[in-house]
Amino acid sequence: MSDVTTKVSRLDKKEQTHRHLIDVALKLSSERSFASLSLREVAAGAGITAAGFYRHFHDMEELGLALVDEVGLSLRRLLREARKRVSPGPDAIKSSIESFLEFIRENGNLFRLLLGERQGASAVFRKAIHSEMDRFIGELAIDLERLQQSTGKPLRDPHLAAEAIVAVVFTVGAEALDLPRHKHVGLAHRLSEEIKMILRGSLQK
Amino acid sequence: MSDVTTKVSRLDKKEQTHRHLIDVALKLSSERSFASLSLREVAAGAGITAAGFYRHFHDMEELGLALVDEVGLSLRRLLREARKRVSPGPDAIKSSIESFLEFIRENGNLFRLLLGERQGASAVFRKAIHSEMDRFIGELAIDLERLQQSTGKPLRDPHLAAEAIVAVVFTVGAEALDLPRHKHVGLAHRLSEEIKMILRGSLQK
DNA sequence: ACTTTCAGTATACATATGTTAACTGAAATT
DNA sequence: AATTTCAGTTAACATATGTATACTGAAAGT
Repeated sequence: MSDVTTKVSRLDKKEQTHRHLIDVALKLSSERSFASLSLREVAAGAGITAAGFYRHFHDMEELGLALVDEVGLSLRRLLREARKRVSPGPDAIKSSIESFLEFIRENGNLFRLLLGERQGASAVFRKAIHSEMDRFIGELAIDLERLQQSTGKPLRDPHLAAEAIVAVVFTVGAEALDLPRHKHVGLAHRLSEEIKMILRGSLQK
Repeated sequence: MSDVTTKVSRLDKKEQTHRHLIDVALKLSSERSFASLSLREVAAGAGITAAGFYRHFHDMEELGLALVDEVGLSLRRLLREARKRVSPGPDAIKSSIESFLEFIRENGNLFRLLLGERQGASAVFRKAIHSEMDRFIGELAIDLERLQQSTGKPLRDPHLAAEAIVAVVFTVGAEALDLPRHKHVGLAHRLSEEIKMILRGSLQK
């Protein structure tokens, strides 16, 4: 196993370049809009010729949808991570924000794609991303509902609150992408205040 | 003045095609991302040749910045309109939302550009749009402060509330772009609830 | 051992792109 | 009336693009 020339089956090899294509497209689309990427440059980036591209995707749009899937996966991963380290208590918000910012730092490219293509080129993209976000909002709403039960303070409309929170969180996330890490502390504070504001306002009086 | 062949000076003519270029770019960039537009097709759309384009803009990026200016102008126009028809009272929110949705309907292309390019291609764009939005948030914060004075209910942090409100409003606005007009009523309701939630939560207890 | 499969190449194509240089003709200036 | 200015054209260029066709060679199947 510790051989230098590890053997690869043909399928492994294909899967490998497949990933390579996705990764290259991801990297490039974080610098320019996905719509402006050319099939040839993505192929070249992955070390194959243009014609070879067709062995993997029929289209640039098909590649794009693969990227959107990737986005969905990572959003679910984000939720899972956030839930795992939530210490039930008043720090839940703070810890969730920390998870989110860390996610942004590690998956910056994916997040950029999500934001950029949420409304962009094709309606297909928009719809796909939209449904990923709806799922995300729905999951968050469930969490809020659980939170409300454990604290005994019921919310008027968890789903509405979740929508507002996601809007705020993603807006701040977009800003974080353009800022050096040391400024994320300030963002986190601001975000925390805004979320608390929303939750306060959604408490049943 | 009611002549059919109204005379146009050379400068008038130039200004005319200048606008034409901007309008065409606006229209095209609402269907695809601005970064994917080509100089030639914009020129063709405006009825001139590619070489003629250079009499107006040195670059596609320069055209892009003109579009961003346009966005800024229309945001200020939106605020002015909204303020004009705000009936001081509890309907302030509802009437503002109406203004906003109407703005979206009439300036859909500009709004699409704003959203799409907020994070997209060049950092230049992002920065320009960002500063336009900051101005907008600042103005809204002032309005909220006025509102708080007239109602006697002070807000903790008007600027923070303004940020959250804009995040929510623009998110819903993005959805409105993809929905037929008759569904805007539902969006307006949802938006109204979310804004009230934020304002409630930002009241000093 | 042979044959088949197929990821990737080589090559060629028509078309679109940004940019340049030399021009045209009508409006503006003198 | 003669001259200048300049928005827009024509033409040409080097380069990038998507796509099709025939190919190569090594892995997989027989």
